[in-house]
Amino acid sequence: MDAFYASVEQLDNPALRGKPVVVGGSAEGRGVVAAASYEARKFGVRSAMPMSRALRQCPDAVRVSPRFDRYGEVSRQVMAIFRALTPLVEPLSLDEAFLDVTGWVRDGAAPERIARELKDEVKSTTGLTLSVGAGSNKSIAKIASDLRKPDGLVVVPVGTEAAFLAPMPVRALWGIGPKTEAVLARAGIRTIADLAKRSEADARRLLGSSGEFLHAMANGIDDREVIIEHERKSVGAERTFARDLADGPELRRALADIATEVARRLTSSSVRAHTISIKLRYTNFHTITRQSSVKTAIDDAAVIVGVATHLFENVVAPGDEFRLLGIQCSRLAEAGEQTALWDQGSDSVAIVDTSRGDDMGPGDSATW
DNA sequence: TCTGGGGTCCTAGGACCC
DNA sequence: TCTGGGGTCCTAGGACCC
Repeated sequence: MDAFYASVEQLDNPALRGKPVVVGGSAEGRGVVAAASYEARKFGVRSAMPMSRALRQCPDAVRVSPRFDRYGEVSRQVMAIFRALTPLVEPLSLDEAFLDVTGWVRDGAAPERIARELKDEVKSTTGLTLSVGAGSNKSIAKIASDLRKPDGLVVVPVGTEAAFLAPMPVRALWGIGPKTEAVLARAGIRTIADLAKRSEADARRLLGSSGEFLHAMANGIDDREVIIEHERKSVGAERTFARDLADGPELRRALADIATEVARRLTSSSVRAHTISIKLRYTNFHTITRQSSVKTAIDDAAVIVGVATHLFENVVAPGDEFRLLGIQCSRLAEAGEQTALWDQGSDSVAIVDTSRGDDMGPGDSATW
């Protein structure tokens, strides 16, 4: 979907149409841009840019706070249109999905026509535009879809994959970010062709375990399937404060609020977690995480608060101030699968903390 | 200029077991 | 005098994506 969040806001509020719209948190709240309409992008406004900077660059922009529930609604509409075409739909986010239309192509449908009909259907149903990339594998389709935004349609004919990729910067490959780009640049690798020409062994040496895969991708080879269902691995929530917070009632309240939110999300997904981790970002942006595993999977806010508080108190030092606090839950288990411990009459949760030796060594435990 | 929030995956080191 | 090897699980940090 093109500039998805911003486009939904313009759809729902005609007064915003034709205007630069920026969706994201407020500048005072240290927000960043989640999405910018194309009118705003003309001013250089981009996703992930601090809102303060976005509004400086584009003073006429209208800032809108995100409404994720609404984006989810529209997303479900769009995904339903996709699924009417093929059940083989892999959503990547609210506004992006892979569709395996091999069956249609095998039956003689031209990729252009499939894409055109899809775009027309989404446009007439939701009023929104999207960009389609079509190719013989996921990497090609993904890169092609980014090429002619907005309202784009790019088809990469079978057999032309490597030539299509060759002149692009390595950064265009999925999984190559700024750090990896720099590593490759130091080795003289700047374009995808540069990477494709090197040996697989070189790629592995420079890129570690993902080297083999990236090398293949650079050569246009990618045999990943379209996966309909992904099992969720973690559930979390975090909050950046409008101003840095030292330990105190406000911070403790935030901890409880975040735990409550995480518990709500766990419950609504019918999962419980064996591992609870907290994330702390200091004033200087240095970020640490501390985690602790519990024997019996939990989804109760009060218990999560207990674990998180314990972890927090183990690291906080006098004078520390934080700009962000987060809680993540992982090692998820389905809520239905309750094992032994509860059944055997235990009514408490044991916390085994191996993160520090100070006051609790392995084998020690605390209960709530 | 001052840096969100939701995630996934990988690496490295240490504990622990046989 | 010199201190295994393989495997698994856990924790912390970091790169990356949308």
